[in-house]
Amino acid sequence: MSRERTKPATVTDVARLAGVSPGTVSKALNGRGQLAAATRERVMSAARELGFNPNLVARGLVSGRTYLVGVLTTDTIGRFTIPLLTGAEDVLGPGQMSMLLCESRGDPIREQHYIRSLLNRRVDGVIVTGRNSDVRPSLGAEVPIPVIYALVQSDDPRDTSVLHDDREGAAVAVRHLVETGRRRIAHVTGPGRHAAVKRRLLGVEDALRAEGVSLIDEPMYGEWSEAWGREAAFRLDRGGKEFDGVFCASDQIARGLVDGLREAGRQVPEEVGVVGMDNWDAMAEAARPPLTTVDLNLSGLGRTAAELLVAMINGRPIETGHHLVPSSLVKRRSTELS
Amino acid sequence: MSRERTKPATVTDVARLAGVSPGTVSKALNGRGQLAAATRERVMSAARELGFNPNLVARGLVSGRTYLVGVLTTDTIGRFTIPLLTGAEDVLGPGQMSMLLCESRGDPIREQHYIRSLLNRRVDGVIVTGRNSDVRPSLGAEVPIPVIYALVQSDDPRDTSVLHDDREGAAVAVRHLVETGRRRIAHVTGPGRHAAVKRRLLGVEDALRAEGVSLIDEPMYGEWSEAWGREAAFRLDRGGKEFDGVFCASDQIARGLVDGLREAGRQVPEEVGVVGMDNWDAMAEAARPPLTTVDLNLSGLGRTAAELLVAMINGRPIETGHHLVPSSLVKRRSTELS
DNA sequence: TTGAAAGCGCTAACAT
DNA sequence: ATGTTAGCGCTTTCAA
Repeated sequence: MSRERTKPATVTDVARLAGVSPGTVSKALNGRGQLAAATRERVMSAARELGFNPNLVARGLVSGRTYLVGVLTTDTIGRFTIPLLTGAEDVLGPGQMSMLLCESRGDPIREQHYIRSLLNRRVDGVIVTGRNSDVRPSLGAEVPIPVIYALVQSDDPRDTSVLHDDREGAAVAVRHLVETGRRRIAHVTGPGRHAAVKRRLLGVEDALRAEGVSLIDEPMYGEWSEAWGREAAFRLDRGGKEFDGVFCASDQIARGLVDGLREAGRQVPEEVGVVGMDNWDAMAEAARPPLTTVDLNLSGLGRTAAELLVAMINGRPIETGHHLVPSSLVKRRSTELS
Repeated sequence: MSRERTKPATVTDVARLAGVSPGTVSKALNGRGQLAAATRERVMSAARELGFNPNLVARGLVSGRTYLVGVLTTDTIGRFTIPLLTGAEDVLGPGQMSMLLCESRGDPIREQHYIRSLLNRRVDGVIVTGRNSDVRPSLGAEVPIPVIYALVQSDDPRDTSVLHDDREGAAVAVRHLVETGRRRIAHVTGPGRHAAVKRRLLGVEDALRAEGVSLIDEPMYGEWSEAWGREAAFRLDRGGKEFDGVFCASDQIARGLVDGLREAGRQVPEEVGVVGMDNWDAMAEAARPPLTTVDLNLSGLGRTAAELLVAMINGRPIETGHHLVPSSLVKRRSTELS
């Protein structure tokens, strides 16, 4: 019979065994106060013997800190949220902080419930996230604890939002096309109303302007789907305009596009270079040829968000407004110089 | 200035305002004990006026219940874990229970840390999950609170594991091929060492035996990738054996397979019916033709796991061992009768 | 250097 | 029907 199986040991138990008072145990275990080395050692070994572990609920009650952070997703946990969570955990984990998951599924009522629940649990802070990077209403003064918006941005400039850099990411993609010798470039993108689509277009224009060229045509707006990518390939093929490079605003579009181009008899990358965006491995690697693409670095985004949150929780001042996390280019065969 | 902005109100504050004792406030708010309707009302309105919300940390300390469940994933949160979490949340949310996320990433040290942390936080129970459904070591007596294994199975029969039904799912797929007139069926699957691969093969054999036919050849083992699906299509095409139906053990394989068959000039579904598995929408819907596939019902799996956990937490007896969650067939064009 | 005592916010048993 | 008291497990003054 191991003794861990019964009710967990408390500071009082440890105190009794070590022949000291509970207060002394607390000091010894937390390295606070002035204690004789011998006493400290005696307490430590008593704690070890009893398999003592502090009750974090009790500690939270007295300290007012729970080492919990709420993660509130505006919609559902998705493909984009996962690396973000992983990145956040990399930062929070070593500090013994845990994440409380709340999927509001786009329902404001549910969101309110979750916020109340998180507040009642006395979480130390909240990360608000979601699928797309459009602006969302601030949680505002209803939530009097540190809040960081990640991947989504708050409409209140006094809040802090961490965002991927759509504009620079798109610029990097286009610059790469230019560097691999492409001059007649098309842009196939998602629905025009998305903020990300607008920002990516700005990046495309930045890069082209710097190179002294321009898009061969208007940006081609459509769905975030492979089907749209194939359709776009068809239109480009039949469009009568020469083109030797295409930047697609997602890997799904890019994959559809390379399929369409191949079927139209256009060689990628020999005749046309293609760059996607997202670095969604299942898409980018399975495409033929595999896609050069922009990695939005969402795990870095999660890390940054968590770091900022921890800073706020610890009372360190941080910059409000937008923090942009740099993207990077992942080179694969779809732009390779042969 | 709204009064919510200051330190949150406590039962004592409410008691003072209502002119009663803290104990009475507790009873009024929780509907316990015998109270005069008038008093109850007075307390309620005082609570409302102060914007009172109970401190769940304090409540947790006294009641010993935290309404928290830990979710321990062996690897990283992935495509399979997401619907599972969503399903679990559907069950836990209404009961005011929250999920604490712990990604151990397959690192036993990290897992130990998380387990300690969850225990120290006094979570009410734990859901253990992971990417694949192979057997994993039980958390055992180290974790003296309710534990449910979901998607992964514990090696200890005294534990409770909730699993998708690979065998029946595969059987459903093959029956559907037979029902759409296919008799010469091939099976393209993943690495032979995976438990899921073995179980799926059993299901294939179940279904074929019932129909009095057998596989045209040995199961074709390979990677869980589109590239393997394409390769398998090539081999089938050149293999010299007639075939008119293929069951692939994943949608990625199935997608590669239909691509390969199309390029080999074999019509899907007219000449060959193809069924995949997973119902991964980005794959199944983008394939040409879109894939008929088996939905493993992972959100149902998450729900079941959460329901069982809640039952255990509430002291209701549940069956240990394996609980199988039924799969279902999602019909798309790859098996359509023309 | 250590112990005693109070208190975090809530609930439950026992008085009244 | 309501109030009083004690206590959950820990930390933190303050006294000794």
